[in-house]
Amino acid sequence: MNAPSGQPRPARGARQESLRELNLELVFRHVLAAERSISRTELAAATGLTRPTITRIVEELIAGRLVTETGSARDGRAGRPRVGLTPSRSGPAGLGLDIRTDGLAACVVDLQGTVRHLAFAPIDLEGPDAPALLNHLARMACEAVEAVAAEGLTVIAATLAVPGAVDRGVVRSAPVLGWRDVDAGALLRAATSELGLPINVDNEANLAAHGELHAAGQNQADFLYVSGGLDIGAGMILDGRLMRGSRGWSGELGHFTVDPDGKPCPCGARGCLQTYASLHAILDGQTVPAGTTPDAAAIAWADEGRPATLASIDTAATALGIAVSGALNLLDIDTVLLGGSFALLSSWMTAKVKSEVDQRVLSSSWAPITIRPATLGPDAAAIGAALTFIDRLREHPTSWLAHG
Amino acid sequence: MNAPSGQPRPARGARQESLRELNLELVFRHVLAAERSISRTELAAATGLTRPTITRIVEELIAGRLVTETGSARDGRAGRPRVGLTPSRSGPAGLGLDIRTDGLAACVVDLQGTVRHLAFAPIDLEGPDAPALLNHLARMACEAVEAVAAEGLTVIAATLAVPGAVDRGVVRSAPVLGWRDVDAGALLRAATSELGLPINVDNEANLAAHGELHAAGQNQADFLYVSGGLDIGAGMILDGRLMRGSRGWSGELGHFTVDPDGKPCPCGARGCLQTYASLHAILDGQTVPAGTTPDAAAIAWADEGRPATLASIDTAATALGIAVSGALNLLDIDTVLLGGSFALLSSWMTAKVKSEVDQRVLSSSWAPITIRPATLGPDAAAIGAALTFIDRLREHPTSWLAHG
DNA sequence: ATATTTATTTCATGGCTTGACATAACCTCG
DNA sequence: CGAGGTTATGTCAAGCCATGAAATAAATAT
Repeated sequence: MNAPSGQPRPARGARQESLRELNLELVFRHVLAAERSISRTELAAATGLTRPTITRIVEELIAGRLVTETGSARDGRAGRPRVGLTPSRSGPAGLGLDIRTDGLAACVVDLQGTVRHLAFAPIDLEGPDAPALLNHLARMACEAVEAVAAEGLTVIAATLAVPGAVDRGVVRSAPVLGWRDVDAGALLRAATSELGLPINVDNEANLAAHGELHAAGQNQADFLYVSGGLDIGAGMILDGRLMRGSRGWSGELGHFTVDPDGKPCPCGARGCLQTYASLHAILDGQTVPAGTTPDAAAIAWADEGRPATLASIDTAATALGIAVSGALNLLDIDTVLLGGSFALLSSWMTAKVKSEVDQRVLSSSWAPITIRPATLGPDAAAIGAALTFIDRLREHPTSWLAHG
Repeated sequence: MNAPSGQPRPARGARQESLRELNLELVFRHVLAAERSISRTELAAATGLTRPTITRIVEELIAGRLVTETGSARDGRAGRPRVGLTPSRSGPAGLGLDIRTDGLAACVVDLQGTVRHLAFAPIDLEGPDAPALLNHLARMACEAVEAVAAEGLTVIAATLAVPGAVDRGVVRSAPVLGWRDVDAGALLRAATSELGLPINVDNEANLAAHGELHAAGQNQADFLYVSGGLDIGAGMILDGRLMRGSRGWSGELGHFTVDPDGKPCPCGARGCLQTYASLHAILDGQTVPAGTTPDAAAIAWADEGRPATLASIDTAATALGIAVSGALNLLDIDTVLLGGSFALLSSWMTAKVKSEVDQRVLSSSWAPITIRPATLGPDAAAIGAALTFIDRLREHPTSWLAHG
């Protein structure tokens, strides 16, 4: 029932209308943060505003399709029943796009955070070049927008998840895709020009962490999300907010030094986490059966107890524990979510990771650390990408109200 | 000339008077952030507020001794000259206290960030216990408050810097002092009860980083400060703000794993940075001449080219480079400040640290990284501690105005 | 059916910013 | 040296927005 804090205060002066905007944002944030539907009176108590003000603001929010009345809920107590308010299920929505190792994904979520559309297209990354890939994604985006329009949803923003370092829409480096300085934002914007959507591009691990943040609710405001796969990335949630870094290149956990004199890494350094815990390292050169994904193969071999696989998973877990310990020591975080391949292999990895962390993180001796698999599965990044529209709306609901 | 952004928006509803507070804070922040003195009209342009509003707010700020007129500055142009406004040199001030390896320090800074008082008392840490040490500091605090009162300064808050992990005033663990769960905040508050000051306690590296942030000005909003000494700590400045971590235990760089199978560390793990780059490790068991500090000895030996010392400094620099690389990969930071002993030894360390970082940080191949010694010297933490009062005032100037 | 309780809306009041206007202080040019 | 131009700051009526009191609505309890 705590008020969601956050957001930088506007640097411009506050006028009379700013007051109105400020309070509208405040009320909207409370509606979004509420676990269940919330009444006008409860809003008044939570925000400290008076009932008349709340009434006026709620009227505006309903007119703008941001909030819906759920009808009077008779809770058995005496007196006029409260009229419940919830984020609208038929107002603005967000589109998330993801380029995965095994295919392309598109998904749409509404203001309640519910996934209303989810499409997946298997694809071989070796084949198409960047423009072809993004054109395919653009078609999926159009289909998604049409599909949810039938349910009364208006997609207002799209975010693309990419496995690599992204700088203001430009993919600086994505080894898995073989991309280098690809302006994915501009390409995708051109391919979806008919939709006229604002398009953001961000790192896959960052967006997956963002997705997990929404899934975990208010209670989990600080955690490290680690995404396993061909590449290893991390997303940091601190005080309920995603840490992107000043240029958006944060979370390169894959190139943490695990052993200064270890195996050489394509990046030029030695002993990077990547060389011990990427999916390549875990499969250790063994050929994956045709028609099987690398993930599935690793699980199958681990399940049947193949010694080489179990050994390489153990090495990976140890290396991951060392790298994660560094991050926890630095950031004062007490929860780690294992995502991507690490989530699938978590039953073989978690214990080892935890033992390394317990040994190497200074605060672990007086404050316990939790290591657990992520909850959203392979669609985490696409969902997290779609959800970014909520944050944008949370900070500037008036921009939507003006347009809509 | 950019508006300083930041601060969380209050979670309570905005009333009419909130508008007044909001704008007062905004104007005050602009005066603080201005490089030189700024006029009312410039403030109006910068904030977007109208001149009348600025006039009213400035009147209030001057009455509250937060801002002073510097007299009309004739700049040669036609028209009535601007009346310059600067943060007051005789209003509220902040007190910083520091427990160092070589003694105790107390300092007072004013709203302009100028150090107005600085006292140091050499002391042997082996001798006194925690209460005795804090009583000594309390006496220094009283002297400092009296000394600056003569100059018209009113100390409104004190912050204590401690070499260890601090949790809401309680020192959880400070190996250098031999402290464990010492409620330094309460003890110091009791010892300085006559002053009636709010007292904060924070980590030494965090506060030193904070001091360097003020010294560097607006241009350097993201950096990692690494403090060398008997212990190694780090402070992170991201987007112009100190990252304290949710519980205040961030920055434990000293227990970054440099070599998983390396030397055992008192913390229980193996191969911590501490075991390679602490002052103990650099001196490598050689006895320091009586009457000389360990720092001075290390410098002297390095200066005379003693091979053992140069070798251990080289090892320390390599280890430091590895640990710092991890932090930079994780946080997307491009500047590292070497502080404490590392600053004194920087001419022997910087090159080696930089070569490790250039090799191990992924983004270094397309965005250069700067490694340089810190500017404030041994008083960095005390100054940074004293400066925290400005941040508090920046966020809630009205609390002071109400009291004063 | 009436009283009680709780939720929401209506209306006059007051605080704050605004925009227009007035005043002050300096430079420049005849 | 004084009039005119230019720039900076102060003053005043008007409009917008939240407030508090009173009114209305819609349930439950007696």
